[in-house]
Amino acid sequence: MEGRKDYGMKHEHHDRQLLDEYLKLHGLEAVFGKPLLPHLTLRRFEQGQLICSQGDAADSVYVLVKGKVKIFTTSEEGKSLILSFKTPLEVIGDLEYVQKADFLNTVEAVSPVAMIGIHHRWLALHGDDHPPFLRFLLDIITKKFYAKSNSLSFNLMYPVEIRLASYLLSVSYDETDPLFHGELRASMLKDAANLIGTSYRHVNRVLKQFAADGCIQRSKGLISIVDRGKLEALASRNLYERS
Amino acid sequence: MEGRKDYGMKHEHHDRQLLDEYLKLHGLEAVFGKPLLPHLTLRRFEQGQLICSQGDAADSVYVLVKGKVKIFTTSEEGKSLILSFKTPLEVIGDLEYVQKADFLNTVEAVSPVAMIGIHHRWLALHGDDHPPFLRFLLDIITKKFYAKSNSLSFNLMYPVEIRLASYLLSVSYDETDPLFHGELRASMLKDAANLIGTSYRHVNRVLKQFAADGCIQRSKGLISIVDRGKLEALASRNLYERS
DNA sequence: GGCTGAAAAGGACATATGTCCTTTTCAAAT
DNA sequence: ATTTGAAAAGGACATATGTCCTTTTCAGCC
Repeated sequence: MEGRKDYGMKHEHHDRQLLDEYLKLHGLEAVFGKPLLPHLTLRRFEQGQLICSQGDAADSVYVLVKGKVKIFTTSEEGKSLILSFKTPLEVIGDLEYVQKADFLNTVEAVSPVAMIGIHHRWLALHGDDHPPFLRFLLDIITKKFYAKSNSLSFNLMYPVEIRLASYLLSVSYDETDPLFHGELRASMLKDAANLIGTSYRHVNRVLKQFAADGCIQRSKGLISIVDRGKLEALASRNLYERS
Repeated sequence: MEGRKDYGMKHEHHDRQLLDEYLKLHGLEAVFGKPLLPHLTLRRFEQGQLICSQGDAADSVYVLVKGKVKIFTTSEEGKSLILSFKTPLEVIGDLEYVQKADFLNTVEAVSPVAMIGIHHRWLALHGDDHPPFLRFLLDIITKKFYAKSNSLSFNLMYPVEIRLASYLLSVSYDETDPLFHGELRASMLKDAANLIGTSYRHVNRVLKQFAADGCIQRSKGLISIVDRGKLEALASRNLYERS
């Protein structure tokens, strides 16, 4: 995997300690089981680094334990579509492990990120007959499926206006995002457009309408929600919540 | 579960035999394991019957072993969206079992259908610690996820014209469909529209254009593909294949 | 053959969205 | 304060798609 930072010897001990803390924090020791624990490694990524790229051969499963990542796919024509943002606890490369397939999507760190990596080799040896690990995967993957299923239906059945309203509501509640404090930076609008599968131009158009309706207010590249109720009336279902 | 047919005693023996045949055919004995086998039941549904309905409490997992089912979802406003057609081997209610959740979608038999049903009670008792069963679920669910993921990206990134071309190609190869012989009955166009998430009107519009381009030909309510190559050029990726 | 009701196809118009390009804003440098 | 380049917003137009309603087709019946 490109982009892995090469820490010196003196850091390895510290990383091992940190890793153990993350394991404890998320109750993962039982999930992996004794035989797997020695094969877990802590990996860090800086903002902007790629954790994996669409089409790459997958050889490890990653558990996101700190930070925030963006998952997106790129079509053959080069159009990219953001599928979701993820925060701990989340797993990357789980589907690819089960299916022995290349990475389906690209994952990029949008903040400093820490992940626990486990090589397929060890999972096959000590995980495939360890029900807690299998159940963990099942739980994670079914949740992903639900999110994707919602996303599909929602995107296919509702116009951009409603999807954008839903997006604004979700993101305005996202306390985990250090970049955000009740307002949305306009620089994120391109991501928003990609996330709901439309053009930046159209997002702007709809936002202008929201502003005219008194739902939001724009100034100095910031978007603040003025009338939450009106937005909620539009987006009765809140899709992007933790998807 | 509504719609289950009440077979008399004399049928039960025959059903048990059939069930065993299906198990063998799909190599499912090892998946379920000895303790589960006595709790499997064979259920049949006639064309048009519902196997389960969106929002119903799920108490069983079903394995589709014969026939074809249609999976769709209905929005609060009553708009319905077909998610996929499934043929054996497929599992219904797997996600719901893992998450202990109500049925997410409605499943309807579109041909005479046979399914193996297992009550959650027995799965929890004899399946959750049985790695072959867990791995079976993982395999099925990850495949579903891939299909849905493709579907989402495809629908969000491409216009109806391309999706419809892709659909026509898929369905014209579907040998398992007894209703189909190289031509598409127009009565299925409404389903097609729902499947690709657009209106019947628009499907007609695009089909007319396909006909003008010489890709297809329409007569007496039948659609036949004239120039497969042209359609394939449109739909470089064939989405609906076995999704 | 002509009638008739339901299914299928199409017309007309409105809305949603994409693309391309221009104008505006804004922060940083001068 | 002025300049300036990049980011943000908006204008204009074309295309995609939805909705509603009308026309056409067709199988079954008289």
